[in-house]
Amino acid sequence: MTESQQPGSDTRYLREIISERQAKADTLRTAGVDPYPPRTGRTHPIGEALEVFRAHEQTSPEADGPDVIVAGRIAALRNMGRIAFVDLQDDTGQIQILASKRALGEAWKLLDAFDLGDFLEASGPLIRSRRGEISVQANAVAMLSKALRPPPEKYHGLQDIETRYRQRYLDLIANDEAKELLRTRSRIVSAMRRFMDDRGFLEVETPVLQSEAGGAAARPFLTHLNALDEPRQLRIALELHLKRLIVGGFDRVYEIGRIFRNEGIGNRWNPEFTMLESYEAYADYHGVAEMVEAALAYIATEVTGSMCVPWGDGEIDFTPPFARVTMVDAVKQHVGVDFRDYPTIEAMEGLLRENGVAIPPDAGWGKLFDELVSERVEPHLQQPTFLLDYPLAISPLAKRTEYDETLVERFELFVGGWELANAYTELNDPVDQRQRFEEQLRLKDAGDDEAELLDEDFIIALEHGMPPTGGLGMGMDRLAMLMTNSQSIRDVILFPLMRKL
RNA sequence: GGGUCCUUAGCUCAGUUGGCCAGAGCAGCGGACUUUUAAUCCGAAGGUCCUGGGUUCGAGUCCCAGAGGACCCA
Repeated sequence: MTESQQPGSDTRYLREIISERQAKADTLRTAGVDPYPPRTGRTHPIGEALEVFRAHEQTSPEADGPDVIVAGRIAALRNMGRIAFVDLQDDTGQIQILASKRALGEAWKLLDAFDLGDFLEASGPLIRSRRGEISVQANAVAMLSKALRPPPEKYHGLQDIETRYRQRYLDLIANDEAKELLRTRSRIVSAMRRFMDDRGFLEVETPVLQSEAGGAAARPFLTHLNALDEPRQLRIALELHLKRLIVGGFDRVYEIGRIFRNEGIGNRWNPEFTMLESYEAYADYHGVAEMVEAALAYIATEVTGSMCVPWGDGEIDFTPPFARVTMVDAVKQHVGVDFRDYPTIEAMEGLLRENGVAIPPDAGWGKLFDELVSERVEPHLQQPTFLLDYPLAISPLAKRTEYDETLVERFELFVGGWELANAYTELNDPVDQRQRFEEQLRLKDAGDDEAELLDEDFIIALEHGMPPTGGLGMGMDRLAMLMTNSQSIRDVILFPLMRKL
């Protein structure tokens, strides 16, 4: 890491650079110019100005283009003594400013106060320079905002990975690819929202601060509510509140929200991440699977122009329908046994040992099974695959299958070997749900700190009646990784969690 | 939790088996230049070699500990 990342630890040389820039701001002030004026007279975003000139060239190629006022950050500055070229950037593009001593007169001197990274406004006609670059032939320039610190080097961009994450604004200034990637992430979330809206789903917001975070197997972050002097937890899932809304009669709801899990940090794990959950009354998990296929095909097409997106050395094909395989068959295929023949902790431990899978300490049957599937099944699921019908033991919120009471109507969608989505035919029998929670409490007492807590109000809601419902959860960060061929979740999160300096 | 690798100027990077005063490009500073676009040319600067110990006549380089980061494994 570098000194500049530690606030207040600038080296002497960097402080010199900063004071030189401050001196330039003072020079402007002395000349009666505010280096931080409140507004600009901009007439066109840069991209629009470029279009305006191209259109103008079609009709009257010989004449100068119309006058414009453009504004942006100085990306490059080439001063030739009596003429200078300034590259200005905004979010829509880059344009060259042609500033000459003759045209600017007295104002030419002000150019000395401009540095790379400053925001500048220029007004004048659009022209093509002798070398063919569309330019604004400035008859006036103005400072819009003086930058006191130098930008990263222009040619190589900002390479230091740590600085790119910690000071993302520098990454965005210096690296077009990073900006494009994070823009794409936004387009993915936006496409997902559009997809859900178009299907008649109502977007809602549910509480982040909860008495007891439920709806998933994860450790929560703990906080304190001063006003009531009560403990609170940050949500680990959206599930239980969205189902209350199904009880309330909103038949199609979804939420795209941040959830928090006080667990590992890694290439695919950030402690706070963005989850989509949706619930649809009168649907089951098969209907949800079809919706997921349609959503991913839509998003891939919207974002990349194709249902086949590059992934590593190959590609992922999101063309529906995706492969479907039951958990029973998948385990048979990759482990060679029917896992239902291993119903006890001891038997499952033996199966893990036989397959060379390390046995986690204090694990119940569910955790052992989960470990086996993570190690021996999931990595095989590279192309989009629905893994169907999970053991009831690891699915306390899902409805039992009609053909086997130890299994539930649940799928997880695997892509690239990772879990991307999780869905159930939701358990709507309040008595069964209470028993499932009670079983979770027994696991908790036995030492499983990820077991669910009994949410009494949620049970009461179910007792008021919930229609048959299909529910879905999907990790938006992982989706963004898959759609942008990113190897690290940090690349698709603007401000990933980093250790405190 | 374990292992491997990385950290040198504002930025991007060199730095030999341990050996003179730690280098370059960009940016910045002074100067030249009226069509450049990684502008060019001349000049002068700019360093807590991540931090702290140790070995040594001598450490950016070797050893130990720590910080931050990357990757792999559990």
